[in-house]
Amino acid sequence: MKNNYKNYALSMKALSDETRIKIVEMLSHGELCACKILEAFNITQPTLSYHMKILCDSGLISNRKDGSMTKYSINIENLQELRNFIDIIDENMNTKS
Amino acid sequence: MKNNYKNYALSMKALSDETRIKIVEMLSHGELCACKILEAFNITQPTLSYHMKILCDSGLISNRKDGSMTKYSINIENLQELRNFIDIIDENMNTKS
DNA sequence: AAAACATATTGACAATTATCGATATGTCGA
DNA sequence: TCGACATATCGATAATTGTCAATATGTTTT
Repeated sequence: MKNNYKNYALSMKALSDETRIKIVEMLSHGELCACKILEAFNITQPTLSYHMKILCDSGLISNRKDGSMTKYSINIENLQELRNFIDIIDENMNTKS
Repeated sequence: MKNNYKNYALSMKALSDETRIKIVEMLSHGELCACKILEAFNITQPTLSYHMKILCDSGLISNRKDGSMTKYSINIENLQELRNFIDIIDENMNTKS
């Protein structure tokens, strides 16, 4: 089992902001471009761009260029990684030592 | 399904620090007092106290006084809450809309 | 009651974060 | 090619975070 605490912390940090949590929820229903995401929030375009960068850097989401638009989607494998952490904690708690 | 994004963000923030992630892993093997946790890190006692407060405030861990010691343990229900978030994202992704 | 121990709180500070306006870059349609 | 659109980057700034030394609080031992 990988003891990649630093990676876990990075993913958690990416999700430690309410705006970013909501973005991930939005993307769970399917790929979206930045402009569509922007409509849902009361933030400026540069601020959204900043948040998208953090989410991408964490690996939780991916992006692809489609013409002049950037489309974002969830990276399911990295989300599973996060679940693994919780699973490990859970298993440890249920293990009589 | 509760749309408690603020709560999710709070829990994620509590786990967004490598030290705190490690502390949770330590506690998954059973209750520990602050002094035992402190031994595992290269930080001062006030810094650990600060981290423990953040973890407690998030609800992810609980504490109880035992004489002059404070003993910490994981609050499994709140950890499950976090898993719920991932589960919801997962379900959304697998739902043809 | 005094000393030793365990933990929490306070005040200070450097580093990081979230935000914005301004501007740059790249794409598309007329 | 020019203007409109979509997004990214830059520079500035206020707020938050992680850390420490010093100190306070509460408990146990002698």
